Amino acid sequence: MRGYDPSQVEPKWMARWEEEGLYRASEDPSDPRPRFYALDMFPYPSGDLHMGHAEAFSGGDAVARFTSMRGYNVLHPIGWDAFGLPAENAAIKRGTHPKEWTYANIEQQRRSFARMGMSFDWSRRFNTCDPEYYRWTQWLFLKLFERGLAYRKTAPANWCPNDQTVLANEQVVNGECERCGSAVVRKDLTQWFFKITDYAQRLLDDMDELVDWPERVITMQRNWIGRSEGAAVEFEIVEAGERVEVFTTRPDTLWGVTFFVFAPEHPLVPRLAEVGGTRDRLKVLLDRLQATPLTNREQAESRDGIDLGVHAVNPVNGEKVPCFVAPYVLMEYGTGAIMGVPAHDQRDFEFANEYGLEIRVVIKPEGTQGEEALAVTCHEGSGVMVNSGPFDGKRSPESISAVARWLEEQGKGRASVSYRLRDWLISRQRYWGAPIPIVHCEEHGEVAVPEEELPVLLPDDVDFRPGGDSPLARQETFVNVSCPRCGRPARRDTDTMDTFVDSSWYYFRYCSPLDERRAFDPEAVARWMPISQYTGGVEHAILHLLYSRFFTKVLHDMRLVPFTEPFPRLMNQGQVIFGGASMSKSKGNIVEPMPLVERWGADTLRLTMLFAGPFEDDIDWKLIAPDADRRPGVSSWLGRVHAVVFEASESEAVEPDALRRLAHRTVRGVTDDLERFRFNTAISKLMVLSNEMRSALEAGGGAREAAELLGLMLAPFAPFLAEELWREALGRPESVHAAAWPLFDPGLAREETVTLVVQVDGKVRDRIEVEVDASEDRCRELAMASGGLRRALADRPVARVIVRAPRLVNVVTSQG
RNA sequence: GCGAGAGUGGCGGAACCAGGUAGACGCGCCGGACUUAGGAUCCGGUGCCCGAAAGGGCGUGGGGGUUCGAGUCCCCCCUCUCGCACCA
Repeated sequence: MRGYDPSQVEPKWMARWEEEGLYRASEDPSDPRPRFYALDMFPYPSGDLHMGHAEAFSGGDAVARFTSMRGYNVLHPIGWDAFGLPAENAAIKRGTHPKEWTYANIEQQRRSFARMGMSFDWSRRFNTCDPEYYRWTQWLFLKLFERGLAYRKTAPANWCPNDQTVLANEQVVNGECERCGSAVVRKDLTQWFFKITDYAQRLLDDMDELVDWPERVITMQRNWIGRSEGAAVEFEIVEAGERVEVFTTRPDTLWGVTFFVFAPEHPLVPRLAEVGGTRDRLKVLLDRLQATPLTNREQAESRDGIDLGVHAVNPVNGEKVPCFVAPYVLMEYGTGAIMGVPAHDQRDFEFANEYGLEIRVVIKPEGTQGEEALAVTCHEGSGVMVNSGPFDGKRSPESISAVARWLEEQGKGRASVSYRLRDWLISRQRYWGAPIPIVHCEEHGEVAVPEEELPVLLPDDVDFRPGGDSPLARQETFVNVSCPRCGRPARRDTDTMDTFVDSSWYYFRYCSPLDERRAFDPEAVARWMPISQYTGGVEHAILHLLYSRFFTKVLHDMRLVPFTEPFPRLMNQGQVIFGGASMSKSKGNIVEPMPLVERWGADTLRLTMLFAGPFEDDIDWKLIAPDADRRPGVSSWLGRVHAVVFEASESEAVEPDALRRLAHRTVRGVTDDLERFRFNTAISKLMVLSNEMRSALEAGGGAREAAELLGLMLAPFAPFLAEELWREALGRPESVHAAAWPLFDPGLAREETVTLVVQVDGKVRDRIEVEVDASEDRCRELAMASGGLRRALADRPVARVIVRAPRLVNVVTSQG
């Protein structure tokens, strides 16, 4: 590498920027600049920064720098999402403490970010595992508890009998524990939940406010919430005298009910088996399910079940149908019980075939007699209602709402809505997390820890290895407390919170990170939020983004924040993969970003990421960087930019008009590209400009104006070189990152001539340079006289001439 | 199965929004220059086919359509990626 040496230049500016406090957001009320909150999803400190961070933060930083240069007061904070299982697992493996491992990684990542030249406001930085932070996570828990949005219930969970711990669904791979490989079983545990289902409808409705989210993320959230409209219908269980409600999206098929099914966990099931004399059969089924992990069971497509020996009465026709228990009915959705309509539901159809149940057609497909096709399949589509009492002859599915209204009039049911979304299970029987601030008193039950006693500190000296219950339960001094209400001996809750709780509100904290009296200052939040631009990976499309939206709505209801959506604008960067697959240790295909920074410089790494393709597309490192030893193309370009700008700054020669015009057009184009995060095309435009500057200098001209514009426009992408050029080559005293983004001169940016394309029957036959304001007549004249056209036309007669001045003339010879 | 998105040179990609020069910019490759050497730097070439050249033909996954004109719009099909996956 000759000439420009990033290993000398980059550390120099890194130190200067820190001295000058260049990237502090201003809280000065007299600061007239509009505010802009640029947020990147904060990192998890599982080691040094990886390629995904390099990609995401290169884009986020470009946005922050561009916006700042355009005159905004930019808040661009950083922190760490630092609680969680990986820290514990790593600590167990290495024999260190999770805290030690976590803080060491944070420090490593902090240094790497600084080395990459990220324009963070470091003064606002915090970690979610700091007591000063999780104190307020606990406070938020208490607020939800007060509002009835945090509650405990017993629910089945995935349990690894070897590791003696609960596993998240993601940690169960093919029914086995991802760590030890033993078969996972179900275990009923009492867990804390957040009642996100209360907000299901608002989470859907407020999607209108997500003005700039990727469509696929919206769709994923909508599907995840899974709103279904239909009807709730009551069936009576004859032998037990119980009434049971079902939810159905197809009340129009009610007359086709031939059986009734309960989920195995349905609370009524044990009693019904008692009444029906089928306890033993039920026990066999439940025992088998107990040995099956939840995730596996959900994937199983068996139509297993048992006959309960009791009957349900169909309210629309008074018929008695047999009741079953079958695992294909889920307790978590609807009411945990369904009506079986085998003629018009695939699963019910399969179940009926398994148990020889009647299949009764009530929707006749158009143009058929109905019955014959049903030997092999069911009919879920449209048709005419038959055997359906008052609705015979009506069309389905158009009559669904009419049936729902009729049910309501008859007192047999009502229109109803059901959601797929379930409440958020937030308790973890693990050590490295924020303790749940609750005390269990024999007399008073669940008692909130008084706010002034927060934080409930996570004790350091705990045997944190997993083993049955929560590790905190083994720490007597932690567990044994007195009840805040009555003072008698009580036990602290020993679960910790899911890390997604920590990350659901961190962006509020950045607005007033040092506040010791509150989670955040509502006035500061009102000033800075909602977030102007949020950047992060699509892997958070559901969990983090949905939870954060939920938290924001709760805070809104508490009148602490004036808005209901935290991130109206969201940008998803693509993943960095290798050879078509994600980078992972087990595949041994991890490429680390920091060694590349050491070798070629931070600017080169950033440009490599941003120039590789559209920001939202995946980058396959194997394809864009085939030879690790070779100098990357963008690095060579930076070297040429360095040389050409220094030469231009020293040249007294007159700058050619053509170059000046190109420079102004480039300002227009790059500005436009940056507004839409089209970093790759913006960079290509800068390359064209630098190439033309070189040509101008070779031809004996100057390039001073172009050099200044190039230096400014380079700042968001290659902040180090841009600074070197601005201060050292162009002799500016202030940082380029405090300079104003250039404006283009519209007169100069306008093209003077364009290429007029001459076509015959749509095929290009000639090209002519014409003035940009050439008239239709002039274009036609020039085109008709052109050599290429006459050659191609020969003697053929002209049928028509299409003129689109000043770009195109198409001569048509054949009759269309 | 349902939902979403994407198929353009040897490769990453551009031509967006608004139908009008397909392949910008870069990588790689080929040739040359400077060099003891280069993984350094600089210059030229590079979609495919025919042709010495001029020039011509073909070309955006496949097929059809609309149009003077289609990578772009419409219909059908194929392939790939991602998400959800017994949601009643």
